[in-house]
Order: sequence, then C-alpha cells, then structure tokens
Amino acid sequence: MEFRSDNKIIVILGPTASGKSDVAIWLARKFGGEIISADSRQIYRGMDIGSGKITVAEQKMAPHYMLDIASPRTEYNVAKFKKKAEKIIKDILKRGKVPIICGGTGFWIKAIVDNVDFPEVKPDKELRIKLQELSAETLFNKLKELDPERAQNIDAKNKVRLIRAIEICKAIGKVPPIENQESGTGNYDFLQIGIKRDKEELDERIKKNVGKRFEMGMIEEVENLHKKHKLSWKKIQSFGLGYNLIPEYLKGNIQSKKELKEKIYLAEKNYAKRQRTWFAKDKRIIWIPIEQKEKNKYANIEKEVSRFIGK
RNA sequence: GGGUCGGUGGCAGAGCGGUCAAAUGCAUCAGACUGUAAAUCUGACGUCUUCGGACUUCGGGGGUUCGAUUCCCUCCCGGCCCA
Repeated sequence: MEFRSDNKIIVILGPTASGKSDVAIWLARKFGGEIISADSRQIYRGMDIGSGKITVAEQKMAPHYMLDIASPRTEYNVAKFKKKAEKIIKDILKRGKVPIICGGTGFWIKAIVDNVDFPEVKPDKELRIKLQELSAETLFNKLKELDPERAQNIDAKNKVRLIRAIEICKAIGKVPPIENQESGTGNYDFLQIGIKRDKEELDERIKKNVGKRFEMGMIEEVENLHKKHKLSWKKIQSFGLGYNLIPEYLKGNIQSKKELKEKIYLAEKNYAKRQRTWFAKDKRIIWIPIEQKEKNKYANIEKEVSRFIGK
C-alpha cells in the first residue's frame, strides 16, 4: 500500500541553545527531510556567530533554506517569511521530501502552522517615524477612534503594536479580526516537537555557547558589520542580544569583555524565558527530552516522527 | 594615631524628621504578543493577609522627638587623605 506523506510537516522548536539544529539535521538525514530555518536573525547574511547560525559544513549535511537570504540592511519580516517559506514547503513536498521547520522564532512558526493571514499592508516608514513621537496614550486614543474593535484587545501601552494597528487602519480602514483564522492549518498536517531541557541545563548550555561564540569572533563580526558593511550602530543594536550589547562594548560603555560576556549570557537567558512563555501556550507541541545515552540520543524523537509520517 | 566620607532591600544606588516597605536600574519570578518578534510590552518582587490592612526592616547599641532611614552619642566595619 502506498503511503502518502505529501502534506506532513515537522517542526522542531525550542528555546535558544536547546540543540534544535542538530536534531533537525539528524532527522533530515534519517527521513529524507529538508530544513527550513525559522529564525528572524539567521535570515541575514553576515550575522553568523552572533545569531548562532550553524556552520557551512553543518549546512551541507542536509538541504537548508531561509538562511542568509537577506542583507542586514534590508528589513525582513514575518509576512515575507511566510510567503517564501510556503513556496519552499510546496516544492519540498512535491519532490517527495519532508519539510522540517526548525527555529526559535515562535511568531514565525505560528505564521506557518496556524496560517496566520497578515493584512496586506506594508510597513510605512514615514508614518512610523511620525507616530513614534507620540505617547502610547495618544496612540491608543487614536486607534480607538479608527478601530474600536482592535483597540479593545490591543496592549494599550505597547507602542510598536499600536503603531502597526494604526498603520493598517490608515491603509485599509480597520484591522481584520483574527478569530476567523482558527482553522487555518488547512492543507498541512503538522507535528510540532519541542526540545525539552530543564532550566538549569539550558542556562548551562547558554553560558557555554556564549563562551564558544566569543572565541569564534563574535565581537569581530559585529565590528565588521559596522566597518565593512557600513551598518549603523543603531541598526546593529536593533537586532538585539549580543548585537545590542557588543556595540556598547566597542563604544566603551561596557568596560570589560568579562562584563560583556556576562551581560550577553543574561540577555540570552531572558530571551529563552520569553521563548518558553510563547511556546508554552501552544498545547499541540510535544516536548521531548534528548536522551543522555550516546547510541541514539534522539530515539524518542525518532519514534514520534516515525509514527507521524508513517515510516 | 589625626582628619574625612560612607555603611540602605539579592546587587548597584537614591532618600537625609512624617506623604518610606523605602525612587531608579539590574537580577529574579510570572505573563502578553494579528507584517519590527533576539523586537516590543505588562505585572510581581520584606513577611503575613479574610486583600481592607497587619507586622518586622535602612551596620550594632543608646538617646532627642508626638514621630527617625533621616538629628545626637557611642561601638563595629570599609574607602580616601594626612601622619
């Protein structure tokens, strides 16, 4: 009997430093998969060490997509990601392979899994700059006039959200409600696996990871972004975490490498917490720990995946 | 030994007679999230609580005062300067 897997997608997710990439590569080789990165920073060229991108050698171990596809001077976003990723998914499935989405950017993953329908309103730079001057309160009142419905559930103190909502209103009248998209999952069948690690272990991994990336030249990378690629400090810092902190060190606002390292570690720990909070909401995620034993660390994940795709 | 500045919540650091359980930042904990998502944002953070409050805190001890984290004395500890 011919088994069909032409609508099955595997998602490997988890907080930073949980070891997602290794799992994805292993699965890709085992099950004939191709990996689509869902990471909002690894999208950019030249941001390798700071973003924790896997090496070129590792990338060669399985087909990878959505890595290094944008210049850091352009602005990438969920909507673009979704469009492009969907095309790639279709293509992978058509060739009889298994798409494996792997990443830690929860919102981007959700965009695919829940088929979030983003309103076709492109960012309006000028409007954003103008609105940025206003207080959250003013923005909120403005939105209340434009779209009382959206104003009802929006975070009234979050300027970024308020600005985007107003931006949408200006363009198409109101923000389309999201409730209509409940059943968006539609055409695809997803298996979402979260890499489970307890907090202490993850903190330890993050710490090690930061140390390793320091040795790999994380500081130099940021220096290059500024000097060679002519990116402003402000732009670099908008990428967050190390990209935010390292310029402070280079500018002399952080005194020592030791202090810088400690701060990056803390920032990544906090980031991991935000990721955990985000992922915790999605009850469909199956959390699986990686086994300690060497022979097959991924036995449990393998079992789950086998059952899912029926091999 | 003399002088001087200081010892505040996990840390840094305000407060300098009442409005102080004590600003602010960090850390910690919890949470939100419709084209910036590694971003952005919210709440909690002495103890107990029937959530109105109650109780114990600002190096130790003593004092002044209706009232002290804030003033005085003294002791202990630290920084700096002079010897």
